[in-house]
Amino acid sequence: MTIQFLTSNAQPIDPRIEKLVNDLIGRIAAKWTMLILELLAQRGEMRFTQIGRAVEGISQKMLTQTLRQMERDGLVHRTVHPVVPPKVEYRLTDLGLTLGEAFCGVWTWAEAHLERIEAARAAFDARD
Amino acid sequence: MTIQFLTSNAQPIDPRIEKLVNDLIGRIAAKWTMLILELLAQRGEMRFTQIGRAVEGISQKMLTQTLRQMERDGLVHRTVHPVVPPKVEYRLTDLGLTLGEAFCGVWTWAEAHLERIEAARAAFDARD
DNA sequence: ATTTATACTCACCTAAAAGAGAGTGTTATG
DNA sequence: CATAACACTCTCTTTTAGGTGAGTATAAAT
Repeated sequence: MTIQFLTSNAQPIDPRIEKLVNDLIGRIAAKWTMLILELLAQRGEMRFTQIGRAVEGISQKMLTQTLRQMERDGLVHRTVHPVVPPKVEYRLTDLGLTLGEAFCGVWTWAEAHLERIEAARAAFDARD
Repeated sequence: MTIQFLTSNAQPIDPRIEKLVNDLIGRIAAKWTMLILELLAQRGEMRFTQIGRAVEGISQKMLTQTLRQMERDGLVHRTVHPVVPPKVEYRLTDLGLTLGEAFCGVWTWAEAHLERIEAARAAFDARD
């Protein structure tokens, strides 16, 4: 998912910035990223399989993929303990934590307005 | 995009609520929804083609689809003026406005942390 | 000797999302 | 008479996301 930034007002925006905002927003808005962010914000440091069990329905592939992207973006920190069987721990970086906080508003909004939305939908579907 | 809510703690959640939160978060986190929300929050009432021009890269199909979903969820209000050529105006409802505000935190975060992320990526890609 | 656990990767496949492009009805305008 | 504007809809094709199931290395436990 890539987001195209709006060039609403005539001022040209640095296309580098534009591109970064686009795919950044796309990334954080992604399904699994949000859930993992939430989870790590609540629980602190966790291991790979632990996260996999907590985020219901995620496949190993998506878990790895999402964690890698988050690591690359500096949202999570990955610690590998060179033991056998392997032990890898993930935790949010400062950056990740602040993003979690920013997103918190959206989650709260969603929870708070569930009923109004349900009502709006029912009303909409009942029209005609 | 559908979101699977985490049933992390053992307490069973009403599956109705669960489902609604899931697809609600999925919906609002969606690419075009966020962009249109932003746009209407800034500019107020706008016509179909105006929005289409402002949200660069959106297809007519996606524009219609996204606006319809937002209307159904009670986020935007749609006013049809029965004239020819047709005139349809869209504006955020109160609900839409509050969501815009909640999302504002995320946009602000993205803008504020662009550089750190760019740096994190560069560092990550340079490893090995 | 076999199984188990961990944290993955890889190749293949399907389903869903999104894009492209044409078509529609009506009126004003050149 | 042809074209343009508006707000769409419809169909077709491409792209992307994501699922599935297998495989890997190593050591400890059974």
